[in-house]
Amino acid sequence: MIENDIFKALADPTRRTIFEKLATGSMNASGLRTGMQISQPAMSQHLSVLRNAGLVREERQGRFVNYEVDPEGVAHIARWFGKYRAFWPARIGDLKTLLKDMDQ
Amino acid sequence: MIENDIFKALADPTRRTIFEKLATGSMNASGLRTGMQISQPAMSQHLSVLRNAGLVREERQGRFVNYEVDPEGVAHIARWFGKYRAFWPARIGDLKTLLKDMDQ
DNA sequence: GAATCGCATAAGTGTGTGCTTATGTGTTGT
DNA sequence: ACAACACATAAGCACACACTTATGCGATTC
Repeated sequence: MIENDIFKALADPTRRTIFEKLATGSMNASGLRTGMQISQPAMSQHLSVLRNAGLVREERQGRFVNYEVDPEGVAHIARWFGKYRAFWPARIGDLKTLLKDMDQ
Repeated sequence: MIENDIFKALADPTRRTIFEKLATGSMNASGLRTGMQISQPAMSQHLSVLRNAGLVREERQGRFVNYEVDPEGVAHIARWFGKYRAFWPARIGDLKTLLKDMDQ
């Protein structure tokens, strides 16, 4: 079940940080490591988990591997999250306020 | 960090099932167990995790404890998820299509 | 007030997870 | 061709996690 993979992937704070970094722009594995105090194998393993969950996708470029957020995974979360629309704060009535609320 | 508690709580499929059940209406712990093949202590422990994550809240009623989805936790997910708005599928442009897409 | 009920907590156990070190694989540069 | 590089994979280990059985605790029932 891919939904399970997604939530298990996001359950780790390091992986959420990686995902957040990729949300600001695509990067290769070394680029992701800078400023993160994480070993190369650990990063590789985390990226593997995120990739299998469909949250991230790769693109080989020579000896580099460029990673970016996979909108497919994001869409999957959106679908799951939509099931609980009934419990969204009442003031979230239209997209503008929804987005503003999500921003902060 | 409450965000970590939320994702760790949702990483377990049994807890997601419980959360989903509560989304259809508040219930006590015994009611949640029906049709789920889970021991009473296990259910109690899962509810404890969901409660600490802010996804669920309880309300004592005599010797029963009624559980319901906590909109606070749902709002928290909405805020996190909003950070990745840039990667939502392009066709999701307004609330109507967003909600329709989330529905299925 | 004693038994029962609904639920929580304690303690123990097997399994999963995230890290480490070591090594493999494919690519680039000289 | 050989070295250096970017990354993946393997194996081992410490710890977290979800379950079990046993017990505790407060509220109801008789």
